[in-house]
Amino acid sequence: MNEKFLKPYNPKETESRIYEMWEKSGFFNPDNLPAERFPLGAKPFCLIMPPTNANGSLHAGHGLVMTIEDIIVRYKRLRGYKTLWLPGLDHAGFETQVVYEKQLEKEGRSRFEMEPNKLYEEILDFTLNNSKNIKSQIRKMGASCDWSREKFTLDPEIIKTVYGTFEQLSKDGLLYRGNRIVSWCPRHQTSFSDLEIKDEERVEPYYFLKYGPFTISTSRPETKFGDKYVVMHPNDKRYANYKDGQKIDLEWINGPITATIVKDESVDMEFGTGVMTITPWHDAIDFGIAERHNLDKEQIIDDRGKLLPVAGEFAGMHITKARPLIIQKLEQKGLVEKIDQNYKHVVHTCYKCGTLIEPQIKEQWFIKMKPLAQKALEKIANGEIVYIPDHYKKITEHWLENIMDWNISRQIVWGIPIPAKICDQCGHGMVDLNDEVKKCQKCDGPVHKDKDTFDTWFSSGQWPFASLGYGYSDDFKTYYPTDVMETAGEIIFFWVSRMIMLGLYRTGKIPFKTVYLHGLVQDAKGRKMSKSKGNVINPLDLTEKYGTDAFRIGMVIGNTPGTSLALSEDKIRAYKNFANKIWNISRFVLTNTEAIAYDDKFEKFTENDLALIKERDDIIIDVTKDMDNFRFYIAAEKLYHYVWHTFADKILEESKNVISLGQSEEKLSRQQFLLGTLEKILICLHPFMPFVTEEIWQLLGKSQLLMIEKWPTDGNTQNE
RNA sequence: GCGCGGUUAGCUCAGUUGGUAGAGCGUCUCGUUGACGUCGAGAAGGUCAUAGGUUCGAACCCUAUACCGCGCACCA
Repeated sequence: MNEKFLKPYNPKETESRIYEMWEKSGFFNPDNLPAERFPLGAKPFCLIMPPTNANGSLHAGHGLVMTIEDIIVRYKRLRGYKTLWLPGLDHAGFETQVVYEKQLEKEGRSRFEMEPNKLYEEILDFTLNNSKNIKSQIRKMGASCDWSREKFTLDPEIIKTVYGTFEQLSKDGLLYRGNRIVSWCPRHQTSFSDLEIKDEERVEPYYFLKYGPFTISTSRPETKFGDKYVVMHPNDKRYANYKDGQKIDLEWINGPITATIVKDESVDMEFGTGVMTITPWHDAIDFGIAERHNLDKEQIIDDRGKLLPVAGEFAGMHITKARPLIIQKLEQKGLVEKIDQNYKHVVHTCYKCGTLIEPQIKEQWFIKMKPLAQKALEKIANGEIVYIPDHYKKITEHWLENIMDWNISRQIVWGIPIPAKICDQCGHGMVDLNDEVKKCQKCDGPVHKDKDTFDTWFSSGQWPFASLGYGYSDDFKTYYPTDVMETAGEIIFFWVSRMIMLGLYRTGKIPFKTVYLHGLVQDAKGRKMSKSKGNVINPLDLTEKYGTDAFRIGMVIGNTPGTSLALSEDKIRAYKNFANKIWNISRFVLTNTEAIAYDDKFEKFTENDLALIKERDDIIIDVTKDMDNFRFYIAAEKLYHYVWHTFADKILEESKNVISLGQSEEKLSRQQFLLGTLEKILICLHPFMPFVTEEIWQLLGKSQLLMIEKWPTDGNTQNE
């Protein structure tokens, strides 16, 4: 027996050595899997790693991703699939730019004072530097992904694919450049899609203002300078005397104005006085009304949140400062009827910085989503995509049924540039992949390059087919549609649903057959981890202390898909003990079988041992079912239980007597059983605890890596 | 307002098609010098949120209710 077994299992000494051995073997790359084990025609299995944000280091959520995906992938490899796990890194557009901006701030710099190209270069440097770090951390988690196929979202061939989709959307009439109201963050100076907005409930004063003969109400008096349309429901009897289009002179904030009556059915007669004035430039509903009635739209607030000249004496003032002053003035003029101090309402904020979103009218690129959503809905309803857990299917369907057009323009430098020209004269936008458009196709005016970049989700939404080399690589033919997409339930709309739509649109096929969604990783008390709370758990601290295997199985056991997971150090510590238990079990089996050689064809088992074999194989069959159905939490627990409380506590204890006192036949039967069972245990546990199992496997003197062994139910089992 | 979850042992959570409630951690008792103290044997601890219903039988299916969480939403 190897003298290593005389000491407790030492993950630190083992893990990097084992990982290196795997990597050198080349078996992470399915093309290199040995033909005798993975014969020609072996079924492919593919899982694309969600491209990791390259803007920081691995957090607990990544730890869970790498664990679950590696479990899936190792299991499939053991089952004889030609298994590809394709790793990738994400430039993560806005997310990364925000991280980098914080760094700039610390250095007393600002992105707004920098040359765009210079900023881009700096962020690229930053990202590439970080990505080295990230990749080594992914390796530490034991991820058996094919590094030779690694992709980055800014790789030229990825960008080419993304551009191709952009062009095709334009040709198919699904892309338009619209002067539309968008959600604008005054701090980050970019627009967003509807998903980057966070609703927040606030209690604020609510003002009732006299507007000529009417009373209107608002929580945002600072937007009201330009309000010259007063809107009411056509059926509202209270205002039957007022006709559509009628003009009324009245005294307003900065003096007399002429207002126009507009009748529109979108007004809720029950709400307030049933009368409202509109600010089409800064409010989505108002924008809609103005569009329907062809009304003037005037900008009141600039991109930074400051009032424009229309605000008269308040021009140049930031809206937050201006609001109380405006109210003061209105009160002096006797235009304030009353103020409700406890008005509870919902405001839109930037999901990243919490700044109040200021709707603005902007020229942006939009994708018409309804047709894309319709196709996705059909496939989902057919059951062609399986959701785990199931209820995400309903959530997705609900979202797809109510989908809005997608604004894919971002006013940030860190991203894929939008390949388009914009007319200086008429604002017309033209897709231009090869820099061929020199003048406006509408008015012959001069053109300039669109300065915006794509929403990062527009490119990552194409990841499954883009990363597999759609249009130019055999990988696409072999592995697409991919088998499983494993990611966070949080990004079901952002990413998963868009991948389905864009995948279907571009390739005609769904991008994956199964979506497995995990929940949030929280701290031991079930609170969200955040730097400000100081409760962030670094997965690498835990793997360092307890070993990666302990971390992995501890992350999985008791964690059902879709529900959040409370990560506690105690739990991980407990599974460190388990790793050591396996180690000691192996030592026991080896010391008690030194005189014999394992015979996988052995048949002369005692009746007692046959019963043990039945028990063991039943559990393995059970575990196999659980693995096939993505119930890793339960498979791991069953194995844990069998290994510790059946195999170790009962069988090994009993074997002490059998081996020291038993007849030679009885003894041999037991020894063969122990060796056979140890092997099967190691194989079954390997997806969960790859390092310790591989290390023991090697110490058993096996010629082949455990990583590419055969799963016990696929043959090669004792007494089959 | 609409939608989706959750409510099971002190804590964190399992419970696959309905068949006398489970795990880990924690607590308590006892044991153990050769596989392992990173141990073993055992114990305490739950009217499975509430109320109805279906059923021979419900933590599980149905209907309400309460509370908690999350998502979506253009009430000025």
